[in-house]
Amino acid sequence: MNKRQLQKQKTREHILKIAKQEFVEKGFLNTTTNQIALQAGIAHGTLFLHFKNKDNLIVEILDKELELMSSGIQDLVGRSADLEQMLILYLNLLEEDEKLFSVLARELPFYPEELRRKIMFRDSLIRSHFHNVIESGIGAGKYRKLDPSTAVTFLFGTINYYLSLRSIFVENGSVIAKFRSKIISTFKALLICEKEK
Amino acid sequence: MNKRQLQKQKTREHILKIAKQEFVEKGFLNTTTNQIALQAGIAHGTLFLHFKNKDNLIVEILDKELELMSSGIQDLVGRSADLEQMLILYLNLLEEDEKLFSVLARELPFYPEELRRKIMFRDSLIRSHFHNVIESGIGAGKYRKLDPSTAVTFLFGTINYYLSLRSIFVENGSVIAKFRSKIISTFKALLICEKEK
Amino acid sequence: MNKRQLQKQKTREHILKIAKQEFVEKGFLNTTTNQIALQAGIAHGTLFLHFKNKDNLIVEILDKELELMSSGIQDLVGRSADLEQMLILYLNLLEEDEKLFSVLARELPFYPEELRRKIMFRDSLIRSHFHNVIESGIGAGKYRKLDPSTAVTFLFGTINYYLSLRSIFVENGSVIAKFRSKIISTFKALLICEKEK
Amino acid sequence: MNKRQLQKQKTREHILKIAKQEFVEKGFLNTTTNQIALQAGIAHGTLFLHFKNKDNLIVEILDKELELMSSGIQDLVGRSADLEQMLILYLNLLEEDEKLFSVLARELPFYPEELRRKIMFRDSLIRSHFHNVIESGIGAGKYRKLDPSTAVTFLFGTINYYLSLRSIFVENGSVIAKFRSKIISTFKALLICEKEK
DNA sequence: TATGAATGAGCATTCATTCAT
DNA sequence: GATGAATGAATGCTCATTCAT
Repeated sequence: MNKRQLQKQKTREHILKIAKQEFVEKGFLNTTTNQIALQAGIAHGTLFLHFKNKDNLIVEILDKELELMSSGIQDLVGRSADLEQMLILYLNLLEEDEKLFSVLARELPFYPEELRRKIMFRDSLIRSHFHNVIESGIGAGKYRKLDPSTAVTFLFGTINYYLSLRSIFVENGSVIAKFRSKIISTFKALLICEKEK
Repeated sequence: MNKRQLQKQKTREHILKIAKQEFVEKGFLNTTTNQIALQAGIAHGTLFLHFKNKDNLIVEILDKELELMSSGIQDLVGRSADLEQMLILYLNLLEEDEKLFSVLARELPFYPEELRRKIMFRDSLIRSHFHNVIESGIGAGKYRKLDPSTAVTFLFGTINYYLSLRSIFVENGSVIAKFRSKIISTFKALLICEKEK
Repeated sequence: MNKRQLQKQKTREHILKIAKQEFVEKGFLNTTTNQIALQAGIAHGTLFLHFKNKDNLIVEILDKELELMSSGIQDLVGRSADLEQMLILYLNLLEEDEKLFSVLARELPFYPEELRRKIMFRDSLIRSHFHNVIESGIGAGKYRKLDPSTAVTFLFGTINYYLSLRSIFVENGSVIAKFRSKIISTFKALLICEKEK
Repeated sequence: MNKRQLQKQKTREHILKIAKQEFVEKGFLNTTTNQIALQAGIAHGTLFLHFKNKDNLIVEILDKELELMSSGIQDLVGRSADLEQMLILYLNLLEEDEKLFSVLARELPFYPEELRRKIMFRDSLIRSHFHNVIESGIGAGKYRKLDPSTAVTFLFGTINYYLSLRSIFVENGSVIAKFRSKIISTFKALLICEKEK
């Protein structure tokens, strides 16, 4: 790679970085290409030199971001086969980048087909961890006999709901933090029938 | 009602019908008032004679649906207060206008503040029916001792999730139909600890 | 005049009355024909049955109103040949209907040609009173030798200025009241050279 | 400055020139941004590339004029502080762009709050020059003891009156030119008690 | 390769006036 | 004579994308 190509690569990465920042703050749909270029300190037109259009930019950004995330998450959840531990770790991860995940939860249905599939694919990897642990837990008689897929959808659907309406549930701070214990206890209740005290 | 009023009423309902079609097809956010007027065969300005603004038009359309739902459930509550029947009825009502509710689930976070508030208020009326039945069921020892609010959020979050990602879960046809029985049985499992057979 | 004509006459007067109210409150330019019809309790179209268009309505209203005003003012100013007394009386009259005069001062340049001429004609009648008193005062050596027309324009221009920017000079209450004494004393200073104390 | 910047500068000034023409002709309120773009031979959107909004365009145009005026007067004040010369200069500057100032005098009360504030602020700078000279003149015993604020309002109110009703005072040509000497002599009479000859 | 000026279709809403009833 | 539903032109502003420099 010669000097020119190197420079181009660098600019490209810079755009990606800045665009992500803007994206996290305002959502991709509400961020204009102009804003991104401005923040990145490049010409508006330069952006379209590196990315064919706005959609392509978002695909690239999230693709990269999701790669990092999902591997991070898999690391964490892979470390423990205890469902509650996994859930706690997962919620912690969400809380760390809550703004990003909140944007994602809200905007996902509006992303271009290709991106949506990619995101959902990675999402499904994480889901499958939970799915497996639940399934084997049921097999071991540890959990009640219910459909593991639906159980997982209840969990992720609920979390997704809290995230996407984040601004309604909390003024500032974290929705995940606010509802963490209730999410965990309610999900445990779904899986396990403790004796009523 | 004289001929004049009749004609106005007719125009109004015609607009509502066309607008709903367009909204269902393209979403509220991507449907312009111009498109609606064009499709309805009226002047653009006429639309604003019948509805103060685009938001009000949306509210009216959704109000009808949500009101129908709320009253349907209330009726049921008055007669039996059986949670499963309520849930079945609710899912049936969602299925009847699934495309519309799917649009709503996706777009709600992007509606202007006031519109969102109005819709969420109507929504909360329906939610409260479930909340009340669950709460009194817990009090009566019929359901397990869990937080009724969180239980309701699990239910509505999950349904919302299925609706908003509808096009991913099904090619054609109804997500609600596809997952109805699993939603019901899993939610029942959350509330009731049946003896494992 | 038969019953029908009588009724028509009555409606017409009613419209004029209501329109004036609205006009005083918001200015004619910012009052819609719809608002007037609504307030008057008549159909929107009826308004155009009695008045060819909005301009004609305003002409008629102000014409009538100005007739009353200017005769009232002439009465008052006619009673006294003392300039200060006349000025005080004039300012009192303005203060009584300050909202109306404020609207008039602001909007006059935008009224249709015909109306503007009428208003200015009536205005000039009042002016001529002041003009005459000043002129004879100068002749009698009572006032300084200056151009009476310009002196009058200074007075009316200043008053007009206070009225037209009324909302900037006072939050509520009267501009005339607020600046009355300064207007009077400064205008007297223009006409008379008192010995400096 | 390179070719690019030069071209932009040129376009910007072209817009300003055309906009001023249109404004002077039809008033600010009755000139549409579309008209300006059309006349200037640019795309409608281009106008908003150079000026954030219509109000800013107006402000810029008036700023130029008012700034010119204010600095011209300030220059003079720095050299001689002679009130009559200041007034002559001020009237000359008004006369140079009389059509524009006439529009301004008429329309100011109808401008949106913020725009009005900005213009009045600039205006008050000019006014303050007169105020200061009068005040210190009074202190020096050169002028009579009267309220300087009201004196200034008499001057500006009167000039404003002539300008706003310009079309009534003159068919063609300049109101300022027509009444210049009378305005000056009458205002001098207000400030100074010359011995009657 | 990078620039950034220019584009122009697109949008919700207002309001005096008309005309069929 | 009265009604009031319908009209439709008009408006300020945004923003992804292009292309001459």
